[in-house]
Amino acid sequence: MVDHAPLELERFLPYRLSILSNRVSQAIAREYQDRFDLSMTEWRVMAVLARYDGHGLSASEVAARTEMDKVAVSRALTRLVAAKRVSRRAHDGDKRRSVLRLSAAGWKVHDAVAPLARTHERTMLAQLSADEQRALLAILDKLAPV
Amino acid sequence: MVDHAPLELERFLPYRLSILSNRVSQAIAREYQDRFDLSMTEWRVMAVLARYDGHGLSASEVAARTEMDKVAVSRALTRLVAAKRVSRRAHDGDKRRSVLRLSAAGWKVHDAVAPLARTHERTMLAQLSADEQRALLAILDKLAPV
DNA sequence: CTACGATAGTTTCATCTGAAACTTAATTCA
DNA sequence: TGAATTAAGTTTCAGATGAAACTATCGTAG
Repeated sequence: MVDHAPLELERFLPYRLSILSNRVSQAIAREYQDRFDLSMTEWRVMAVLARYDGHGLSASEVAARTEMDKVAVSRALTRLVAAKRVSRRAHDGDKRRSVLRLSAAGWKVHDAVAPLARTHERTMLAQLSADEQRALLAILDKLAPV
Repeated sequence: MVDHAPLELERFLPYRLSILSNRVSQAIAREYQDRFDLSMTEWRVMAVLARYDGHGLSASEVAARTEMDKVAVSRALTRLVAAKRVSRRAHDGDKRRSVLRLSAAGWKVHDAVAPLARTHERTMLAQLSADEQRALLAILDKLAPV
């Protein structure tokens, strides 16, 4: 009889990673999606704009820093600008570029969502020992450097 | 001035997990998508059918074990059955249930893809120290038990 | 200067996805 | 029994996604 050596999906690392990642992301997303009418891509764009506040990032800089493609960013920005959560003006020297900034309303949403996200992260980390927490950070640095 | 405490996306655990998970899954998927005309959901269905070979799983059992929803499984099965990689017959006692099994062609694909997947897993683990490897497994058991 | 290639961003299109509605079959309980 | 629920699976519909084509602007080599 042939030995087919089937893959044990439930012990297969890439599979387990994707389960974990989906569960964690969705747990957080559920908290703000309905409450703030904010998709995950929109939230990521806002988080990056918040982090680089004052720099007036362009759409492609946002795409680079979120690791999302430019189409996704463009669409997220369309909604965010329509909702007046982000202001968009043209770059002085380069009319192709946009200059993006969180508006006051955008900051308000950010300041409400950021603590939610942080709480989730803490809850997650609290399930691990101190050693495991350290290891997790080291592992992420090695496998998916920023 | 207000302290907005922006989220540092690049150090935010759920975000980094999703980056890692996407990179890993896509790296593997690229290898078999074109080569075998096989989507990731289809591959996962095949992997589960392989693992529980002889049990004659139903579609909802597949859905439960892959953590995919029944719609996704239904569609993957439609394609897999059309490609004669999976056989589907009705359950004896319960005509609602299907009884699913990999065909010979299905096994052939499985036996070609499984080693690819395993190689990727090993390559990934090889970047980590023995301690980190142990920690990663422990972390996954705690955060996303199967 | 101008013609060409590169870059920023949007639109289109074809596919993927998941919630809800639907179909058929089995089970429960009055 | 047989009416009402529940379960398995498919279809529908509406939104998300990403590759490729497109528009507009910029930089640069001739």
